[in-house]
Amino acid sequence: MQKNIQPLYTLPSQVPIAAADMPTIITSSTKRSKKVKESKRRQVKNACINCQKACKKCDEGRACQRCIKLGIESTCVDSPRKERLRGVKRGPYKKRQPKNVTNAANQLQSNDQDKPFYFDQDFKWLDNTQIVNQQQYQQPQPFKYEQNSQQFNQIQYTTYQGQQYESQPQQESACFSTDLTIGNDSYTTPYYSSSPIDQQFYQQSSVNSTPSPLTNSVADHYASPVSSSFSISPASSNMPLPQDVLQSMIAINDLIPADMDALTKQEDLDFDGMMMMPLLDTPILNWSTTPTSNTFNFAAPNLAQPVYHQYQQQEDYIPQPTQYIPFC
DNA sequence: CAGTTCGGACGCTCAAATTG
DNA sequence: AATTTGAGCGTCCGAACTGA
Repeated sequence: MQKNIQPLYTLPSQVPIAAADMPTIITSSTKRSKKVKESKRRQVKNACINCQKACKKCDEGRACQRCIKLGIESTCVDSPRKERLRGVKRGPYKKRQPKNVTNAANQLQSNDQDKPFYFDQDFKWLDNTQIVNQQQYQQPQPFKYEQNSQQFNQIQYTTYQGQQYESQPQQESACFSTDLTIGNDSYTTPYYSSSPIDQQFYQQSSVNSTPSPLTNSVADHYASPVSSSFSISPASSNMPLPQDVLQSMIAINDLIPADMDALTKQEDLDFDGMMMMPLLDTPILNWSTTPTSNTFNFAAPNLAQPVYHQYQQQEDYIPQPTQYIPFC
């Protein structure tokens, strides 16, 4: 039996999306070149709200000279600053050059940096993970990561609660599908992948997991009005887990019943403050497995209440604002 | 012509990654 | 532990626009 799982979808426009946070592949050629400059621009550590809004030069004074000049001293106060996110995984840094490296070698490395990098080139299985899995399960078939950009370049639509949603192919992103076989069923799961840039986005709240597929912690979870998902990362990630094991994992992650009323009052939801969790008895639609994570996707109406407190017992879990992204 | 808007170049910070 | 890297997030330059 062949099941083709549709990709998940973007949020409607009225749902706040941190668009600026959307991942993009950055190669060395697209990075801003660091020029040696004669005169460094000096900037204040914190512009006042007026100068910030106007994108104009501010100074340390409160009121600053610009506000004084404009007669708006009374509103000249420091602009608020975001706190930097912690726990954000980053891609591998370039290796430092030994001092005696040749120009030719420099040139070669420079060329390599312009290529996007993919899992199969940049990630290795963890040895301890393989051992645990070999002890407990049959050795899995190797995954086939098939590049399939064509599929994702087509905009797809679905309708949910009378509203049309549009899929959002990720620009420049490499796309793969994972073929999984569980029992007599085989699954083709469309799956966005994934430069290390994408990974840091998807795994920004990763935790230190233990080398057992049954005791992995929830690394992160994402939700939209049409889907919810969460990831288990990364120790159990080198094989697809049987459905009953997945369900067990869900059960032991102390899920709470979804607040179905909330679903009907979406305009009242505080998305930024929400975590959304799957129902315990909701079947898994699909899952995808990569060298760094397992992701489980659930049917849409699994909106729930904030569950940060559910995870306080896990010391390493750092709650992060939920990101709303197309997730496969 | 002074003030406003805003795209994007540039700068700073600091956690992650790397080194020794 | 110390050092390096580089991405997130901030400032503000300068060109275009607006309106008196």
